[in-house]
Amino acid sequence: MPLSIYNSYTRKKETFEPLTPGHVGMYVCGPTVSGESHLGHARPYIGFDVVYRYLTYKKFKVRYVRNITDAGHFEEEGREAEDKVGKKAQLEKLEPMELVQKYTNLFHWAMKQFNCIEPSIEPTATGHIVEQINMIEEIINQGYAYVQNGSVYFDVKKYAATHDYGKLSGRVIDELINAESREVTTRTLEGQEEKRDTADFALWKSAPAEHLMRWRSPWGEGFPGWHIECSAMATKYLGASFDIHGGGMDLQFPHHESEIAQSTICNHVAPVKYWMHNNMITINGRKMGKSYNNVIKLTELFSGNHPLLTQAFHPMTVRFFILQSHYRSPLDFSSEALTSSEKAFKRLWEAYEILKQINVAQNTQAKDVELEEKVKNWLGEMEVFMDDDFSSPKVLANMFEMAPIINSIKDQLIPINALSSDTLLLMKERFAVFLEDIFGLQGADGTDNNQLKSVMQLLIDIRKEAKAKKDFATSDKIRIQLNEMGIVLKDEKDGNTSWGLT
RNA sequence: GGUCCUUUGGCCGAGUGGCUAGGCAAAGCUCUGCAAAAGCUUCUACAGCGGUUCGAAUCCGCUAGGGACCUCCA
Repeated sequence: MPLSIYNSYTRKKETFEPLTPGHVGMYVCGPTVSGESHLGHARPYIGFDVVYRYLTYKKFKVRYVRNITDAGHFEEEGREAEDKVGKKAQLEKLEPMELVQKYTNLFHWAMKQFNCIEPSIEPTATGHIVEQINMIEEIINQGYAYVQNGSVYFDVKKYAATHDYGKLSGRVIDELINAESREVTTRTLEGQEEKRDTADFALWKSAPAEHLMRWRSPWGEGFPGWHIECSAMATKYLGASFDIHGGGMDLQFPHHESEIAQSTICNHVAPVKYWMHNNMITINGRKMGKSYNNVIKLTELFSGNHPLLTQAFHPMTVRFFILQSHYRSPLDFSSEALTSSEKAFKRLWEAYEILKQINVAQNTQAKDVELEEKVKNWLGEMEVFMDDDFSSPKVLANMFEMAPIINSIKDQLIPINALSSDTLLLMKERFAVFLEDIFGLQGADGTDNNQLKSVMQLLIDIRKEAKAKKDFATSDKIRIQLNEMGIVLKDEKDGNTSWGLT
């Protein structure tokens, strides 16, 4: 089955064919480590983690590059026109690199919580100033950039005359060039008068005296523009042309559009074959973002310490929540929706745990041919759905179809020989591969502690003895007190008792 | 002002021409010392209006609501 990917550039689903057979180069825009990551940031990192995992499952050798933006994008046309990292460092009385380190560590911690696989290369912007300067020089040599008061700007008008600037983001170039319509925003933009045209963007920015982060360049001391780092690092590690570039939809313009322009001029070839963009996480229908003042930081999410949260949420709940919707659909956050995901995930994971325990006989035929066919169909569809632009929600839906069957086999409501041994084995294999390897999910509770297991078995045995003697006061005491500690006991049909954390 | 997207049952969320998505919640039943869990069953929606079609949630048009981008943004 071939994999098809929705390409934002062509706005179509396309069959995925890597530039080099068997190998995939993938670049994903990483975090700006000038602050804490929030729930919105989790979506691309989890989403592309699944893409990475799935490509690996499909036997591709993937080089996955995700940058760390630690130089801080200066606010190109912002009111303060100040380096974000430098600015906050002064407020917090920290060295800029100290701040960068702090938030990089925090980001890595969050990724670990989400069980995201580390990228193959995680380059930093500050570590690639030379590459960025070289690239800018090349663009100047090609005649597509100009120097103005120690800053360098990309000449969009000239580029657009022969290239498709605006195609990725659906911009109309005439509206960007000499954009009178911008006056609608009535914003006075600093540095604007330096540019030849409003559509031009900075490749290098001259640093004012108070700017902490600064590097020497052929044009004086300054810092790199917002878009150039991705172009420079992607080119260095993935080549002039690579397969997949991912990021949030909100980066299409101007970031990715400008990346295309820079790289195309420098390398004389379109940089990316498949552009992938994830949709936003919204909160009450509105994009989660700093400017809307509606962010929920990951640390707040995991601790429940936020007015919009009724409880803390496990990272795996969040991961599952994100996987339950398609990456190109907007996903609306609410505490209620997450609680619902938490329960759903728990149920699915418990079914998976049960499935793992089922002993499968050798070479048996299916007694229930109809059920056998249904299950085989659900199992077969899972890869088909993932091949269709990573439709994780549909895969999960199929798994939920099978959860009652697994539970029924355990409770002997469905005899184990209803399904053939081959299908049972396939089911075990598919669940393990999809849940763990591809979706990167893990059990969300801490029950895999051997000492705890032993203690629990002891309590269960004592309770069983009490029940046998109809000493329900004792048996209920054990159950109730454990419940207060967050441990739930479940009496089963066969007289056994299982337990889990609430 | 421009460009584009979106509107699905109590809630979340799949779904681009015909077949039950799924989850959560709710109700009933089964099992059970009780409870929980589990299983079974019920709730069958597609903003409004018009059009195309044998047939539309799905295509087209209009209307209304919501949103994104055009500025840092995942």
